[in-house]
Amino acid sequence: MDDGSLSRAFAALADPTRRDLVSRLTLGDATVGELAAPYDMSLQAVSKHIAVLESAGLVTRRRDAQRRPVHLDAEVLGELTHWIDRHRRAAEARLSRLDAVLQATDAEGTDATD
Amino acid sequence: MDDGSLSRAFAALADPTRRDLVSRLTLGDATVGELAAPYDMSLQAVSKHIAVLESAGLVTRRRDAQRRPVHLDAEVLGELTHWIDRHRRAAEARLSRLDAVLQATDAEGTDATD
DNA sequence: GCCATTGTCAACTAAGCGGTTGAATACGGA
DNA sequence: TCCGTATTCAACCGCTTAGTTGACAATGGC
Repeated sequence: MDDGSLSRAFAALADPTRRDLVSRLTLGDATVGELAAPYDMSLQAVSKHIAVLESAGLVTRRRDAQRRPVHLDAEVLGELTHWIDRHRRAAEARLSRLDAVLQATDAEGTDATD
Repeated sequence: MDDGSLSRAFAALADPTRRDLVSRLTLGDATVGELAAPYDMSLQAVSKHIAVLESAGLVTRRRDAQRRPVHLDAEVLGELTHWIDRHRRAAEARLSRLDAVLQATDAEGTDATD
């Protein structure tokens, strides 16, 4: 996964409407019309949102007559989790090492007060 | 965690420079100057990037004389992982239920063809 | 073949973002 | 107290983005 793809995926999820689309797509595939219905927004706008999700690799579309059912593809979500979790763990690991050092320093201080 | 905060966090990580800042901050706190050094970009631009990370709750700053050391705060990263993983698992769970249904249908078909 | 349905394309607008430069601010050191 | 260092504030520029409306394309039912 290259840098640009990571950027597109994060950017795609930065929009509340697109996050809601993703949420609803976990319940099953849906057409553009179905997806657009709940929002106070033109069909074209929702179509664009779906295009953004698609170019981020988060959804795919097949063709079914006039309909273009949208399908959530979970793989990129996994890659995002991986990136974030790697950094979270690194940060927390460093923090606990720092705690250990501070405790050691305290112990020394108790032994030989400078 | 409200919707806007989630949006800000995702948007913050959508920029490669800011992701790199986060990466480097897992190694330890750093000043704005130190953080800015590697990039072919003005100090002010980096200062703005840090402000974005801060308003997303990803970093905090303390004051140390003229310096403003930046500290990575892992908590929001955890909240992001939580959101993403919840949806990824939902999508995959639905997929495996679907597989089960399809296999059941296949079995029926093998038993009594149409 | 025609038409209704479904969705995309194109052009436009308003707002936001990432970057710049120049000036101002907040400190500690001599 | 003045100076240098570290950082932010302010104004600006070009590009992207989220939304709009109107026209066009694809497809199946009658």
